[in-house]
Amino acid sequence: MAPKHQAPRGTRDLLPGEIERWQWAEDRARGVLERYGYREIRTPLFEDYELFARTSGESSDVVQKEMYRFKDLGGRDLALRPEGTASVCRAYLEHGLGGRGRIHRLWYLGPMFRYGRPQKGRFRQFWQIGAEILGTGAPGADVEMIALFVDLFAAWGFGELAVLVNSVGTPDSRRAYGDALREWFGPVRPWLSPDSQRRLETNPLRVLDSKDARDMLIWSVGPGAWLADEEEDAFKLAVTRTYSKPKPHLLDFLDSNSSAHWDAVLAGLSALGIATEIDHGLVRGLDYYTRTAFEVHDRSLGAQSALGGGGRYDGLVETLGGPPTPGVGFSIGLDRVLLALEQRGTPLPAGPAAVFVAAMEGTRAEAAALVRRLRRVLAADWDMEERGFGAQMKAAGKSGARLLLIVGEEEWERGDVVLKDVGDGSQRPVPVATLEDVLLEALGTRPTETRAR
RNA sequence: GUGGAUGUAGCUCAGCUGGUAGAGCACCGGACUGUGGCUCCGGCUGUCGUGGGUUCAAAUCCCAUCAUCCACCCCA
Repeated sequence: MAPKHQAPRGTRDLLPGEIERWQWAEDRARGVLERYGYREIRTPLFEDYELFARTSGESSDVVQKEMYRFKDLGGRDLALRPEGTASVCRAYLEHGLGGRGRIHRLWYLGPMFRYGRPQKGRFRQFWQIGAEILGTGAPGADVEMIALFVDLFAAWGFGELAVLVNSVGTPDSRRAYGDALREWFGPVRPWLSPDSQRRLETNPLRVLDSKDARDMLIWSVGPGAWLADEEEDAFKLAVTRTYSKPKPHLLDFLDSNSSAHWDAVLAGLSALGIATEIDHGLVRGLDYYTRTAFEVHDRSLGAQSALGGGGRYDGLVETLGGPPTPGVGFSIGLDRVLLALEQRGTPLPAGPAAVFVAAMEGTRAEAAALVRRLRRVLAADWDMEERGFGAQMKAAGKSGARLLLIVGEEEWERGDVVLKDVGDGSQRPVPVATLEDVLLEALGTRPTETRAR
């Protein structure tokens, strides 16, 4: 058990038996996206390093420590893509899509790469499916995006997921909010966890979703509901002083346009009956987000519970040197979706051979030709090793085929073949001339879809 | 990048305080060269993750390294 090579850390092979789940999930998603009128776009797996550094933000974790950055033999500074939106916007500009109709609805599916320590639901190569609307800043675009987002999960069989939503406003309002948070946390600052004290400087909004017990106590519970009696008086006093000022919410710092946009998005969502939950602490990890932000989580995934998320990114295309072009989008981690489905015990179909053809000594050549003929219309299998009849029957049983064709010498002479139903063991002669019709009939309307596992 | 746990057959795992590997499942073959899934019989697979050290002797103890898992950071 020490092979010379194994898949690089954080990557994995998807083998037959598991891949069927992926194909199923991809097919379901494709169906929803097409009905929504989105069109697929495929972009390179690597791009100029600068593209990601610019758009995600130099200070973001993705850029600072998670990029697969490399120089090619021509000295180009490249990186494996850590996310999809930047590439889509680059392609949009490069091919002048803006000049071919104002609004573009696009979707993509493919592997992304981030260098991080692997854990449950986190890989260095992971798959995302995502969608973008470029060219309109209308609240209706945000609403459609979230509806599409929710409907994808519905198509995968997630029933009761609540979407977390927030507005992160503009970079200006976020800055103002950060200052307000620093001020508000001032009195309790020494009691915050070391991480949060650091975050208060670098990214104050992150303090709000700290998992430290005391941080959570300070932010979410407030005075009057102490964890335990042993809290020191100085701490209690500090918390009380902190709460003498109202707890700041990002939504209160929005400019009037962003605020109106937010109200319109909420109204649109409720008109569609989409269950949402406002999460004042919801901040996205990439710098390019503006206004609407949303996420979906699943507890069964452990610490890495985010299944997908997205938001509006009105300044991104301009950052890339293009004309002002608003956009909204999301991406969903397929690895996590599949993991969550598995943990919910969702059964999925597998598709082995529908018909197995067994030959006798004198009919091997005829049987081989028959299999090839049948394979034009349905899934057929045979024993390519020319083993004995008993072995062929065994192989047929294992193949999962629902029907068995026995090409016996005597029947073949008469132009027949024996059709056996694996389920009930019944068998009857069938004319070779009309075999396909009989088989399709016996298999039902969907010939290639067979037993579920 | 930080912390903890774990690496024995294809899979799940046993192997007590050191004496040089085992079970179940899976797989292959036979009983059953014109009828499979059941049953019975037989068989295969291991540099005990890798490298080094201690010892007469290491799967077992020590160190390093790689990998996996879980958590932190962060995110999908």
